[in-house]
Amino acid sequence: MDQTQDTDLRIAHSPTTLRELAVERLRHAIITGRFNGGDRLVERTLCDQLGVSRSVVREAIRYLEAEGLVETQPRVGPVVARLDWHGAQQIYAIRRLLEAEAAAACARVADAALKARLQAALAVLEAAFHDAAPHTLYAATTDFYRVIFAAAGHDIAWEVVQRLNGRISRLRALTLATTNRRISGPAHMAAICAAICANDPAAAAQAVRDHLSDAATTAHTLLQAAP
Amino acid sequence: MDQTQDTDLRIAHSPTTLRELAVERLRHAIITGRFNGGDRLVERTLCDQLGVSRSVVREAIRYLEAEGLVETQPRVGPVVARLDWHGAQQIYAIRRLLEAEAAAACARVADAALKARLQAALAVLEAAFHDAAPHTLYAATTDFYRVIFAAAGHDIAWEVVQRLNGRISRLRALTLATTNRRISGPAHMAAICAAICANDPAAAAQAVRDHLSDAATTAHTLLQAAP
DNA sequence: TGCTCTCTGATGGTATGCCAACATACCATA
DNA sequence: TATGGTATGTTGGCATACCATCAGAGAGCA
Repeated sequence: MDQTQDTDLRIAHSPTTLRELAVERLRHAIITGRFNGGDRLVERTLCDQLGVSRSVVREAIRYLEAEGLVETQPRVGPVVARLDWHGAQQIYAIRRLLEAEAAAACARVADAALKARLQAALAVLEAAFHDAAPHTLYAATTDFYRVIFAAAGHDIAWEVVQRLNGRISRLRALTLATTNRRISGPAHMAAICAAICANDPAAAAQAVRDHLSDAATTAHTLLQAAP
Repeated sequence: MDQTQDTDLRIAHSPTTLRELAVERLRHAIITGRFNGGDRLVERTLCDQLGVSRSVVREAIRYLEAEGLVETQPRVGPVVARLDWHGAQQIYAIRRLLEAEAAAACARVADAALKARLQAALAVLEAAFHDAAPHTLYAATTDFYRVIFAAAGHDIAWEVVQRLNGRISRLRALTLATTNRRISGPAHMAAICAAICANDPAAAAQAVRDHLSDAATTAHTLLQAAP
């Protein structure tokens, strides 16, 4: 075979399997609210929608099931997991613990380079707060925290938080869109950033706790309004 | 229709699927160390060993993959995840946070019935400490904490802790077997129980932190000795 | 002898087929 | 008309078939 005809010498191997793509798509569809809690995930329908076979769909569903995004009910099949306030509250509490700890650890080790990255992330975040697209804000918030967790070296905690966030994604989208969150949100983030840049672990942890308490409160009111 | 009869008449279906059984078996095999970190999980071999088809095995592997017990390497296939000290340390840190919080919450709400259950669990635990079988001790420790998390209403945190415990299961088995842990372990547990029974959240949280710091230290020395 | 090339077995990825359980609609009969 | 039986469709659980890829063995040649 003459490889020189290729666009590049590098073999365009895409080691991404259909399964991984299916997991991504389904997860995205769930956390963006395209599927609602309680919706059945009929395998053959998903096969048509995704254009893959049932094996792929089923394995993807197993993965999401272990992630907590999907529940498989006996004799019914896979269903999008629904979240009540009790669960959401717990998730906010866990995030409070993990994110406060990460912020504190980050503040302890923050050097100039990290502070620059954090401030850059904050700038993106503040721009996103003024932007209208909710998805941008969501991504920017995630990126901001990603920097913090990465700097703290808490990758497993980040993994846990990410997974939990998937479960309350709709709530997050709602809270991020709320007006007073759009006002207090940047202030909280700036406080977190400032505390880390001042290498003040206690203040950083407290700022994170404030942020999440606020988010949880907003989520609660929203969930009460529209269960 | 007479609804009052429903609970009695309802047929107790046990819709245990082969997949669930396979997940159980594989998880057990991994956390008990029958498969070691880095071992390949050849699908067809597992089919023979479990007596099921590849569909079942693969879906079970997907589930365990999302749990973090198995990693799928490109062009290699599923491999038992291995854990380094960095990861183990993080897991102990997360457990410290979540378990301390749960113990504190438990201490806040503990009533007589709960205290009785907790003391019963502690008694089993202390018996297990003198017993030789490591598996008994493992289960008793789990049960003790289960009571705490259940009482605190932290079921999602429990889920997180359980999952993380799966990853460090071999370490846990090692630490539980260590001599000085067999001595200090019951003392820690008794302290936790006492603090909860005294409805002293701060003391309960501190006792848990002591317990886990001790466990982490033991794990560290063991991991250094035999990586 | 050593190197390269090819072939083949092993193995994961994907698709498809079969079956049982359940729900629904339709029909027959008292 | 009400009721019970039956046919049919839907759907998930499970098994199997096929294919691409990769590693290693073995043949052939310098």
